[in-house]
Amino acid sequence: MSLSIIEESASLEENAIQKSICNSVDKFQDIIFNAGAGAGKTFALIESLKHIIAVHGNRLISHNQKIMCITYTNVAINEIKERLGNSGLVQVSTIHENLWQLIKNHQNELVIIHTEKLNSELLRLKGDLTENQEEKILKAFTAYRGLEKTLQQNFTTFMMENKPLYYNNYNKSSPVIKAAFDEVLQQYPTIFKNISNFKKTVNTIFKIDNYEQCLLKIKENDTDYTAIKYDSKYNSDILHRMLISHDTLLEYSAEMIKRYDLLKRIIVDSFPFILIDEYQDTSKNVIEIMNHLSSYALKIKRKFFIGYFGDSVQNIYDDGIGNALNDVHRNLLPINKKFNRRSHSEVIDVINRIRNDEIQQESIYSDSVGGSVKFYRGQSAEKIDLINAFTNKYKSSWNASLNNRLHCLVLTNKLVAELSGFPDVYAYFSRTAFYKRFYDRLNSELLSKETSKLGDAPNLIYRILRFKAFIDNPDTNLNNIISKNELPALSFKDLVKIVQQLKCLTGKTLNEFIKSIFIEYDKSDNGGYLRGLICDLMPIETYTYEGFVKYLYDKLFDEQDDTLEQDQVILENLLNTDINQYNLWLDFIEDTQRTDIVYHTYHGTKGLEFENVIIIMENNFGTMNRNKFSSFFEKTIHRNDLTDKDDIAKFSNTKNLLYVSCSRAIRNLRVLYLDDTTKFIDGINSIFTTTETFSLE
DNA sequence: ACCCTATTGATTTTT
DNA sequence: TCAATAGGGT
Repeated sequence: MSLSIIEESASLEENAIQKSICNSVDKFQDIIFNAGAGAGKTFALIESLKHIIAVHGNRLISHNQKIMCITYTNVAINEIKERLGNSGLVQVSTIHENLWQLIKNHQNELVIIHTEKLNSELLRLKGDLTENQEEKILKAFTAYRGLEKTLQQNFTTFMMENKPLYYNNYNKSSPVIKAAFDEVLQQYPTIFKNISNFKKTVNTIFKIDNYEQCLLKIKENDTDYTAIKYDSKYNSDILHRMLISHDTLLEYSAEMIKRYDLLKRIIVDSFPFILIDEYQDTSKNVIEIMNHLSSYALKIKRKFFIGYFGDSVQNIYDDGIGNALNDVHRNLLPINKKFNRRSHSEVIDVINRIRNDEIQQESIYSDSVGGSVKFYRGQSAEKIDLINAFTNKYKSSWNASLNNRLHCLVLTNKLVAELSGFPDVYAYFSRTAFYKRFYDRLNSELLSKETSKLGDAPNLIYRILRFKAFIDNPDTNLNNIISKNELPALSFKDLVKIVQQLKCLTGKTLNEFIKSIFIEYDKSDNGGYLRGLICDLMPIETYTYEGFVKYLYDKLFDEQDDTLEQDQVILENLLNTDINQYNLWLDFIEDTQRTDIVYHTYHGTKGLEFENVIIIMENNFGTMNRNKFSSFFEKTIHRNDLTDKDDIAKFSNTKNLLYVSCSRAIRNLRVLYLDDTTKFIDGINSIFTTTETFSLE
């Protein structure tokens, strides 16, 4: 058994690192704790929290103060709370939740900042629309700018008066929109030449009006416009309805804290210790907030500690501060941890070469040898076949089983869906009008592992499948289906009838299953138990098959009076997809796959670890990020010579993603590269030492 | 043969 | 939302 022996010297050294963190805490010296993948970073954070509680706890209690622990995700909150145990002294929350709690009670000041934001946005929008700037981005407004001042005014007035007409036709094809505005078409031929430019122009005109109206309402002290609202469920601001989202919340908070000393004082006095988990993912605004607090505490001579815990190389999202932290928050004492508690030394060697910086890890275990890393090159027109052949090869040679799974990392969710066995579910959802229009919501609303984030249509199907899984499972207790209150009230005869009815709910496709539900629904008497079950299951208007289809249609397609034929076809395909695909989809979102091979996106594995990892790699990351990996390997040998800012940013972004994915492996790591590697084989070898070929034969 | 517009299909993730 | 491509017009 490897990874089991820790020499005393290593143990002492690890303790010494923890001690230096605790010493800094006691001296109120702000720190940045850098630890690579698998170093036990969260462990260090928890130990530090425990230290603060033990040493400073009594003083905190007597001053009615708390420790603030900020994380990036709600999942991380739960993990920390669980590992720390109950402590009233530590407030664990996400930065957004935390800042909102702090600023939401100061609405007068918030509205002032909001007003300023609206004014500056107005200035920008008006500039875009009217000033003759020759920037390429503003090309959409050239037609409008070309109009006479009075014509501009007339056009604006006309559009304002015809808002319903505009929005009713918004998603229709270009000829339909042109026909709808036939009346004005002659007057403004230039503006109708290009429909997407027309839409951009009109949207901007409406936005300007919305903002102006909003400013007016604020000035008039309209009761609906006296407070800012923050909604974490939505991804974008609706400024004119006083509604802000994530980024703007951080922006406003930073401004509030910068501006109002009293707010700084409240925070510094209530939270003398602030610990930030995964600092590389927090945005610049947050670091600026911390920096303001820190200088203010110094100014008013308060004891105040900020500790950043993270790893700049694991920053894989663009808005994270990454290694720019030291530029914003200066005079942080760096504390590095070089031990790795996760992987075998063969894996550690590779991830060290990927990051190639001052954090060169070594295993804390003296028996760390025993893993293996190999890089394969393989090309085939049949990508999926090649990937399956490769994973199957290792499935047998590593004796993969439910207890010893093989985890396969690919770049896109589409490929995850295809390899996981539900390609059609993904494909048909992506073709619906709704998810074409809100393309960025497809992955989160269809593949989210948090069911509260599922979209309306996926959620309805999810509930039905969950219900089906209960029925199909021979171990299911009736209690799981029938609520405990009602079970005793049912006679034995009733129960037998219900069980018989439930057994009739089957189908080879989703469609057949749904139909069987409504057949039994109709058979069931009005007050019958099954009816109640089905009504609880579906939030639809009429409990018929047609009612169900209508619900899906309304959620997945544009709500138009005329149903389009192609939409019908997509919906039919969606419903006629094999129920097994849906079962595999259910397993995926519930993370209960009953397969030896489990597929993930690279990004989705952050924070996880697996014994056996296979990474599928290619030149491109989709079509919009071409040559991501090929150019990384081309540049890696000369990485220190890079000068262009964009080149450096691109390089580190890929480096970080590669680091995060390779560092998931505990024992075995394989990479399969699906494109020609001749041009950058030296780069690959500089990290993986050698390569081998893999082909279908 | 070229230019412009309309339509189509697409990276990842969190708050 | 945005880039790539298909398609129409000159």
